[in-house]
Amino acid sequence: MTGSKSPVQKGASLPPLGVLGRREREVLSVLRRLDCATVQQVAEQLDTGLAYTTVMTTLDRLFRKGLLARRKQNRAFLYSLALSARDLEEHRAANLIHRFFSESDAGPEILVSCLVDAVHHYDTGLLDRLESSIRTARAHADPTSSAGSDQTKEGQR
Amino acid sequence: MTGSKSPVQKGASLPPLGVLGRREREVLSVLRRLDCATVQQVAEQLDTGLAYTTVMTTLDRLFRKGLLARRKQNRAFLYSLALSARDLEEHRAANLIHRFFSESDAGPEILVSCLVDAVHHYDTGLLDRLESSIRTARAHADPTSSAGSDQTKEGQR
DNA sequence: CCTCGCCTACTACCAGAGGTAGTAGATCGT
DNA sequence: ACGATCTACTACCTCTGGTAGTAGGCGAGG
Repeated sequence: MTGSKSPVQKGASLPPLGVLGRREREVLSVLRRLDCATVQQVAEQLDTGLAYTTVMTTLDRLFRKGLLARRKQNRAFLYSLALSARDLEEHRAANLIHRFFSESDAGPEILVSCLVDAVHHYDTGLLDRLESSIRTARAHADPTSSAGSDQTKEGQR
Repeated sequence: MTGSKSPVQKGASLPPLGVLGRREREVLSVLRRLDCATVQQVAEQLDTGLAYTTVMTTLDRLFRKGLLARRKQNRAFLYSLALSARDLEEHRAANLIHRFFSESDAGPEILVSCLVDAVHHYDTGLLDRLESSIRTARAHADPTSSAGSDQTKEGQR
């Protein structure tokens, strides 16, 4: 009985996680910088004048959602990220993509196209990164057909 | 004063539209098939036993969000999509991408990579479409440099 | 003309999520 | 034992979406 409430089982697929709230994201961000922190420390890092209990509640909620891990250190809990930044983003992305594709009547071509447009509008330069990511992903998935890539720019990351 | 409440101005950038609810999506879907329909018709199309007023409320909310247009036909309103399916998906995508990139500390490379992974996991075949969409987008944006793609076009940010 | 039925507008109630915070009780150091 | 500190529980508010009742407008038929 190490844990107290019902944190998501490690390894299990986290709950849907629609979208995190502003505070939750801030807290996550602090934890990302501090790596490990008590409620105290988190509270002072985000120097909003939030009540100690408010920060605690937020941390607790994130913990219950499986996004944070905690261990006791004397009286206090030491919170830390349950997922690496990378994993977290992967999870967010998976969620978003799933929603995007499943909550629609439109066909995949349309959706993919809209997605690319959106990325393009958001930041033109991202298209290149997007493209190399695709090559990388393809390479990982099927190393044999070493990408029809006209270039050997297997870089990044 | 043709409209009654405060429908979003046509052409204006629609409200954030976090995510639509299940019913809202269903209604949208019906409208997409019917092109144009009264509350009645929508209600019978989604043959859930929903109360007339429930359907009406949902249509009204979508109207206020700027996703539907309406015009009077005798007593009843005729609802229709304010956006083409394409535009709607574009809007959803823009929203999604914006959230994804702005609500995070991670760098663009990571995020893009996660996005691609997510798409890949969702449906492996989508990667190809994604790639061609990128080429298309690039071609649109910069017709001169036809899909050569290698060039050092390290953009902003 | 007046009533009936259909349609809209308004209002309400519920649940879930997130932001915020107070209170009670456990616990540790002195 | 006392006081400081920390957690757990609870509560309240707001917003959004699902669901629906009620009042009032208005056209059609008796």
